[in-house]
Formats: sequence, structure tokens, C-alpha cells
Amino acid sequence: MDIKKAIKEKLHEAIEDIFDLKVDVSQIIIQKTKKEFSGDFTIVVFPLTKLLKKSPEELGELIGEALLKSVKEIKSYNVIKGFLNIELNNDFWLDFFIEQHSDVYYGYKEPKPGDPVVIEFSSPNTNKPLHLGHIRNNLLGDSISRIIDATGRSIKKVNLVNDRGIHICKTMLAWQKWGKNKTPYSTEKKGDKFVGDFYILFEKEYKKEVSELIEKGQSKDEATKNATLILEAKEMLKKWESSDPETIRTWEMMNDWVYRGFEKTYNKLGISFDKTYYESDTYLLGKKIVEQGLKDGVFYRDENGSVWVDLSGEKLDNKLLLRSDGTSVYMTQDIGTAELRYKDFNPSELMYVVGNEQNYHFDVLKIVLKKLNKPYSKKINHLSYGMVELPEGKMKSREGTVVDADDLMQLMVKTAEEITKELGKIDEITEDQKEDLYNKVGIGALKYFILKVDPKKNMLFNPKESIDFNGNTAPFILYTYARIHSVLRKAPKDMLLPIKGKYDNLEINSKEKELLRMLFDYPEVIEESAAELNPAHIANYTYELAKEFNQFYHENQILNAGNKDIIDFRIRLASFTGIVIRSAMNLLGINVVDRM
RNA sequence: GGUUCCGUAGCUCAACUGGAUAGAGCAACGGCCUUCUAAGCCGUAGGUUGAAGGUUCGAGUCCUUCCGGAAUCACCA
Repeated sequence: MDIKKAIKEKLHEAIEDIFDLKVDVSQIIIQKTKKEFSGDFTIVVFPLTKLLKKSPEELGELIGEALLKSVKEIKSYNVIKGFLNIELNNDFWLDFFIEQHSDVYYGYKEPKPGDPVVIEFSSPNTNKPLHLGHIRNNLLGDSISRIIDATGRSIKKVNLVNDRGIHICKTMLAWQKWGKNKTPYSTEKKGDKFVGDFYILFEKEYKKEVSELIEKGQSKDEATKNATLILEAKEMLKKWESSDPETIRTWEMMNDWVYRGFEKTYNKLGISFDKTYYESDTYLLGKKIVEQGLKDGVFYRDENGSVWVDLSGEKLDNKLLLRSDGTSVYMTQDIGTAELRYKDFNPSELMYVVGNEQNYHFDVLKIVLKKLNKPYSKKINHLSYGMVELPEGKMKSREGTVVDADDLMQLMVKTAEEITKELGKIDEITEDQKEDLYNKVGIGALKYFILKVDPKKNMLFNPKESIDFNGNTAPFILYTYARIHSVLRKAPKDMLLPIKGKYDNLEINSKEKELLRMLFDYPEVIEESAAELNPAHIANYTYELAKEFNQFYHENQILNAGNKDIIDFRIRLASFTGIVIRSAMNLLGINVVDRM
């Protein structure tokens, strides 16, 4: 089945025969032939010309002739400049088709035994609702998990909730001061939104107080430190760290509100985790490890009592690990959670889906763990992704320029509903099924919009322009899938059963072969996406596949094609395409629909 | 200022990791529904890949310099 490998081997032999010379096969590139040329695969012969001292054309001819004789699947070849285009015969494509066309796991590898990849994503703060930036994080984490899983490695999805710290105390304080007796239930507000509003309120009041102090003659630095609000928040953090019952009670209650809100958002997005960690449970472990490192002389203590790591040997600055008051910082916590995760899962890899603004943080984390001689220091892998920007620039929670996750999802579903109703094609299904359809189309459109972009690049979202439902979008792909199923519903039943025998004298036409060629590529696309941690390859591939099918569909009759073999073949080809579309969409976390 | 990343059609994104004439969608314009779903298909127009050098058979991709943008360099997370 691996025709590329076979061609490479034969090519190797041919060169040995003709030139009496061994050539490193790895430098031979076999790629897909571009559409404007005839052929299926192309061998670039330029790299060989120097070695073999022949012109590209001459060499192409020689190799082409040799391969034509030695590889039975090759039907013909042609040489254009230094490119040797190889066309495979009808039987090769038919055999491939017959073998694979009904396998719903086509492209997926058998699960391999081995230690899991632990992949952390989402990682919300409990003081504000999720926004579009979090959506990108969640979708990337979820999709990458699915893709890695498809390559046969086991995965564990973990969430790390940032549920402690000064920012949490700010919201608690604001609620105690100005929100007495109000709850998400009494106000019928989603819990995370309810709590987030108090964070914003705190920042507003704090800002006001600071500017009042500045008017009274304090410097800006003094004012930000001396404002009673921030002092009270710090006081509350101390109380929290000393487990003051009243503070803990409020903290637990407000966090619970937030979690109920998050759960709704996760459900709507279709995101789940194998395990959720809470920083309130893990930050002390990090502290312990740092203190041990201090004893072992890996870190040093500053005069004021703070603990640091010296990274000058790595051409970096010194990095703080414990504050002078003994409390822990972000890095301390990540040291603890890495240790905990290692003990929990014995992972082959510790992956972190975190924005590229934290590249430096993860560089340092790796080095610190290495200095501590942790066996997992080499297993840390930061999947760094770019920011979602608005036309005005970066989203800022405090400035209210964020695109709220729930609002955006709701808008997408509503748009899906409006378009569906306008087209009026789905009258015969129940209300529940319609709701389900709007959800799948709307949320699918959003997911695709995010995932089709290369993760490492920043991307732009313009709230004034709605996300498209035409062109390179999920609705386009889902529509293609629905069309396929519309045909399959009308197909003769025996043509949906397992295939018996082969076709007699079935010649595949050019559109059919284009489709087969694309379907043939699918396993490689999964491999590539997994290797590069890039779901965008899956997205763009699926779009090309759907486009190819639509062209095929437009130019060829399926159910009314004259010959029975052709009808059977085309129905199965449509079904095969449908299987791959559903499979690929699943890797993006997008659900398909049978009609729309 | 140091470090890292990014500049591709009016806009949003591709380009199989150095390969053929840089491709799609949106927006604009024109054509195709008495035939399996027109959320579709076909066509027109749109480019000195930020700029200049260099490396080689061959550069959007690699190297150097410059221009423009972003991130980061916290006793924030």
C-alpha cells in the first residue's frame, strides 16, 4: 500500500544498476504532482544531477524508463524540466479504493501501548469569564489531543485552574463590599459573569481611589501601593493563606459559582478533561521543591529573603522563585504541577497549550527543572500559539474590549438558525433536531474559523464582520457532507453493503481520480498535523476535499450514471468521502450533520 | 535597549518545510437551478511575497542589513 516507499526503493535500485552508485534515499523527494501537470506523483531529479553528471531531462528519462519497468503500478511517466511525473494505473487506484473505502477508522493508527501524553490546556482564572482568546486555547488543546490520539498515542487532557491569588481576593473583596446578599441565582446571571463583574468593579473603584490619592499629592507609585482597597485585598490574601474560615467560605462559594458558569461554556464548546488540577492544591508542593533546591545549592537566597535561580549560564537573567515574604509565584506553582503530573501519569510528554506571551516562562521552566535534575525536564513541550487580536489590537479584560465566549457562541448559533430558516430546506425534522443542527453548524463555524489558522500565528477577529458561512468554512464542509448523505439515503440498499468482488472494466475518470488521490493523502495529513501540532493542516485539507467532491458532484451523475458498476462505485466513493470528512471534522472537534 | 516571533491580492488566510506559472475564500463583476441539496458550480479582475543585497540548478521559505509591527525581559499571572 505504501507506494511512495516502493517507488523510492526501486529508484534506489535503478540508480545502482545504471550508474553503479549508491545514493542516499532520504534526499529524494517524492511529492504530489501539481494539478496543472499530468501524473500522480513527482520526483524532483535536480538533487541527483550533480552526483550523476547528467542533465535533468536526460536523468528524468532514464529513471522514468527504469521505474516504468520495475514498478508494476506505474502506467506512464513524463519529464518536464527536472520534474519526473509518474502516473499510476487504474488498478492501483481501484485496489486502494476497494481496500479502504468502508473503513470508518481510515487514517487512524492502532492504539500503541506506552505512556500517555499529558496535555494541559484551558487553564482559566476564576475571576473572569472565558473570552475569545480562551476559545482558541481550548480548541487547540482539544483538537491536538484528538489528533495525537489518532496517531495511536494515548493522551490525558488536564486543566489547571488558577483559583488563588491576589486577583481572586479582589473579586471577593468587591463582592463583600458592594454585592452583599446578591448571588448568581438571585440575579439570574451566569456564575462566572456574575463574579467577573465584581473584578471589573474592583478595578474601577481602585482606579478611582488611586486618582483621588494622586490629587491629594501622592505619587502614582505611592498611590497604587497605599490605596485602602489594595491593602485590604492583600490582607485578604494573607487570611486566605492562613486558612481563615470566613475567607475560605466566601472563596469556596464564589469559586463554585464560577465553576458552574464555566461548565456551561465547556459544554457548549464540547470540551472535557480527564483531570482538573487546582493551584490551591499544588502551589505548596512547588514551594517545597524550591526549598529543597535551595538546600542543594541549585538556587540562592537574596539578602531580603527572596529565592532566585541564576540563569546567566544560559544567557538569561535571574529569575525569582519565592518572594521575600515566602509566598510563591507563577514559576513556583508550575514546578509543583509538573512534579504532580509526572507522579500521576508517568507521561512520555508533558505538553502545555499556552500563549506565546509565555515563551520565556517555559524556557525558564525547562532550565530550572533540568537544574533540579528532574527526569521530566526533557519532556516539557510548550505548544505556543499566537494571540487573537481585534482591529484595535490586543483584547484587554480590564478595558472591556474582550469578545465574550458565550456571547460569540450564541451569536454563531443564532446566525446558523437564521440562514437555515431563510433557505428553508429542513422542514421535516423536529424542533429538537433543529436546535441540534443550529448548534452544530454555528459552533462548527466558530471552531473552524479558529482552527484553520496556523496556531503559531497571531490572528485577527473583527467583531463587526460576522464569521463567514460560505467558502473556506465549516458550514461549506458540513453542507458537502449533508449532500453526500442525501444521496446515500436514496441509494439502492445493496450498494451500501460490504463490497463483493471487483468491478469489471471500470475506468476511473479524472474527477474520480482527483478525489481518490486526495483521500489517499488523508493518513499523511494526520501524521503531519500531529508532528507539527497543527490542526490547520486538517482543516485546509478537509476544505480542499469538500471542494473536490463538489466539483465531482457537479460534473457527474451518481444515482443516474448509466452503468450499474459506475453507480455502485460512485455511491461508495461518495460514502468514502463522507467518512473522511466526518473523521477529519471529528479531529477538529466539529460535529457533522446529515442534512442542512 | 537585549532577546524572540511576524510582514504574502483591498480584507482573512494557504503554499506539502528549498521545487514547476505564489493559491483559496470574502468583498466586486458576469454566467449556471423542469435533473442526486444553489450554504453549490464555472468565469473575470486583483501580486515587484515590507526593501536591498547574498547563498545555488532553483528563494515567499535559508544568511546579512534596513523598514514596519507584536511579545517578552516584574517580589503580575
